[in-house]
Amino acid sequence: MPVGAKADSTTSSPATGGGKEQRVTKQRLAVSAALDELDDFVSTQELYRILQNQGASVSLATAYRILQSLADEGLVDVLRNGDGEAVYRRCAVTGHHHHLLCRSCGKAVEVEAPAVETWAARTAAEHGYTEVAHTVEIFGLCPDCTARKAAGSL
Amino acid sequence: MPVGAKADSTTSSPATGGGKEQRVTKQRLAVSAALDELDDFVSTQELYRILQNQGASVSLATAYRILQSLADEGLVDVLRNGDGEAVYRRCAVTGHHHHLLCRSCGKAVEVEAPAVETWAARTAAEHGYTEVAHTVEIFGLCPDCTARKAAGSL
DNA sequence: TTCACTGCAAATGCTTTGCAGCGCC
DNA sequence: GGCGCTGCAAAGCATTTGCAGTGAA
Repeated sequence: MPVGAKADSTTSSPATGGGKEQRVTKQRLAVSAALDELDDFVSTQELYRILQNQGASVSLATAYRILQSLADEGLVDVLRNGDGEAVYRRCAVTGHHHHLLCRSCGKAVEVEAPAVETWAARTAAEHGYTEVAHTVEIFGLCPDCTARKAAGSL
Repeated sequence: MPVGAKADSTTSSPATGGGKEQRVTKQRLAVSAALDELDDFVSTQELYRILQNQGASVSLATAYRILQSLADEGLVDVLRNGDGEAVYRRCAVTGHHHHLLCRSCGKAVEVEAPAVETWAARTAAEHGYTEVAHTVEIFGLCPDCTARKAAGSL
């Protein structure tokens, strides 16, 4: 998971309009639309595959550029998954949720965690941190895989 | 593709014979010693440079292998910095805890989250998941960087 | 002696970038 | 018509892996 230059990332400035102007292209619309239909986090690679399946003509490089661009504008949230890949989610602070993932079959359950949200915000504030975001993932064996394992077939 | 295909640290108890055994090599000792002297998180690349400056003969590939090995054994903490690089730190083993990371300077604060632990365990149980583990990271701007940003120097 | 560990270098896979042409404003 | 955006392909980089020699037990 390269993301080489550390020097960067000072570019996060305009949360509200102004500044540079973004042209509305079909690629940009396709990416934006795809993000709208997804509630989950997606890596750039995953989003690229989704776009291809939809028949949208967006190259991988462009997908990277558009997602970075959206992130810089604050239109999407960027986080890192467990493998260090950058993952994106449409910025919608309401309806925020986390995931309970099966370590074996990958099945995911969406869970809400109001208590965790509150805790994260309060903890960050106590330490004087601002512009806070957080990641929470729970890994385990789902009921099926637990049974499979107990039966010895895993 | 499997989602959380992380090696399930089976905590190889060296007590009574059994599984694989780790040989004590000078490279392993050098890495371990270097980690002891550091309080901060270091990436593999950084640790490799440190070892080179100390004159220790540890190749980059070996540094990667040793750190992964230590992480699998639970002897070091692993997490991801803002750039997605894996960073390691000697595990103070005083118990399970999480981190509040500065997105700009990387400063880390250790935080405990009993409420989150409880929530994670209960949520997993409600859905029938077993062998549960979880990750929680909070990202934000630390007080210093918040001030720096406000002053315009960030 | 044995076999895990090491080092080297090639390989891998995600992400970025240079350049020329296209399309939105 | 200008200039940013896109695509393609090549470059870049952290990380991983194959293989044979080395050293710990």
